[in-house]
Amino acid sequence: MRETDFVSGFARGLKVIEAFEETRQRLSIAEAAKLTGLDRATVRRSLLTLAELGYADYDGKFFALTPKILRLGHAYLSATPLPVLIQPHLDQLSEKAGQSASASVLDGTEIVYIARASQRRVMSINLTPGSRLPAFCASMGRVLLAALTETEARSILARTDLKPNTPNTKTDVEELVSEFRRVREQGYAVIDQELEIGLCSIAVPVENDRGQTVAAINIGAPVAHAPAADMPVRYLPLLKETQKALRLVLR
Amino acid sequence: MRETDFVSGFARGLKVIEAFEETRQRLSIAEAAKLTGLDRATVRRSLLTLAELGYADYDGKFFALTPKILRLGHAYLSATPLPVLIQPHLDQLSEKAGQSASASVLDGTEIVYIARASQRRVMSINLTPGSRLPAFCASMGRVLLAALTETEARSILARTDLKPNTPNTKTDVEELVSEFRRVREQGYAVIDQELEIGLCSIAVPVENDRGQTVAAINIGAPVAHAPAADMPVRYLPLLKETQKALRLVLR
DNA sequence: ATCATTCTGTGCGATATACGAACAAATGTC
DNA sequence: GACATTTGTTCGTATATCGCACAGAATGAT
Repeated sequence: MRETDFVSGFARGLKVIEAFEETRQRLSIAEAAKLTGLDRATVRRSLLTLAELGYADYDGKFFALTPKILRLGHAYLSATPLPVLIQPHLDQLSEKAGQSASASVLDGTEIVYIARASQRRVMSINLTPGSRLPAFCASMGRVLLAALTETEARSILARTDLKPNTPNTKTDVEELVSEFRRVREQGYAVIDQELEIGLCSIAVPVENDRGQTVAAINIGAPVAHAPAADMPVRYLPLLKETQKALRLVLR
Repeated sequence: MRETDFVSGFARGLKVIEAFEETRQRLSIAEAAKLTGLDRATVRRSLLTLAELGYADYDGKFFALTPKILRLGHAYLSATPLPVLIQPHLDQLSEKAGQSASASVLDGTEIVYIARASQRRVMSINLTPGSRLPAFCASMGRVLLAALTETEARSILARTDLKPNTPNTKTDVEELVSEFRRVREQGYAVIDQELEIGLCSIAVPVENDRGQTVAAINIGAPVAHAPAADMPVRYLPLLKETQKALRLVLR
């Protein structure tokens, strides 16, 4: 790509939108400039553009995103075959298992939820399509990382902030890499309260008809209801069934 | 705002992202140019910028959005108090009612889902935060339109494509306006299969502590399970309870 | 109240981008 | 296979944007 094929004003604007993720509230021009590292004048122009287009509200002092901004993410969810195809299978899976089922893909060091069927809320955090979790300590993340070559997986781990979420969180790179190997061999990953105390989950890869891993699906359950050791026997058959059905549908 | 406070390259880029919503698939440069009405050269630069930043994939022929684009919508969902505050109440509501509960706000002629707690999927369409429905024929839409002045509501109806989704869909402007009046008086709206055959829903406004309507919440159920006439007596108390709890939390 | 600090808005020169047209490559049609 | 059409890419130039520097307003501390 040539230098002139890049619209930096667009790239800067997207950076400004993402800056809102950092905060729980509204942003002033100066705050947005600090978060993005862009010039205040530039950020101001981007924010005023967002406001003009209805993607942001401006009260003369602070900017806040409006729900119109959801159109952007929704452009992906409705246009991409993956979320659309997976959702109904996830619904069935969740119904049969009596627990929440989710699907995600890898984006950098994180997994991104692309679909979810929740039976009841078991986690303290609210997961919706677009939500992100660190890949290294999530069951779907383990499955997705295990699908990469060891070199690629190590490269992602190197870029990851391996901070423990609970006392159970595995943070040792070698331990994680050998865990990936085990996951690859057995075809599933189980997480025992590494993300949140009281929560276990089990994930399998979603493969297309050529055997490429394109996503991961999981079932999460409270440890009181299904301890980690019980998860494979309870939920693996259902997950495998869904995995098989998806392989026939994808591509 | 001055002319120069508008970054047109940014605005054009956002338009290009939204163009993906129209399609179920990938977009070529020429297709995106047609959908957006922009020059091919301009669209090409925007798309290459998206690809360069990882928001899109490019195989040399077609562009497709990547899950990274979900960061943009998620910036709203995680930064805005409304979705974050409503979600737990919605979970409880859905649990108690044994049916799906959702929250939405108005964006132009459409309602936008900002949170959802689904018990089981009853609609053929897949609703997630960011999903849109025409306001005039959705229960939450009726409630949100009823909260406006009649002039504003009429202005939105005038901009709406009032095409019927089912034989039940009300499309007459006068009938709708008087329906808004009834909704305003009784404090809730019921929809009897106007959006999809077999589906009924009931909605109430979510008000902040100053009595301003800031969103709407609803419960949807299959008509076989709860006919429209039964919805108020079954679900209105639960909705009112949630409405009351939210009024204390908002602002 | 005063001063220091931070913030927003603006003007300007340097630089980057958009547009339309022209060209090249691919695709479709007969 | 030749022709017509559509699509992707490049180019020159008019125009718009960027980052900086500065002024005035707002905020906070003493």
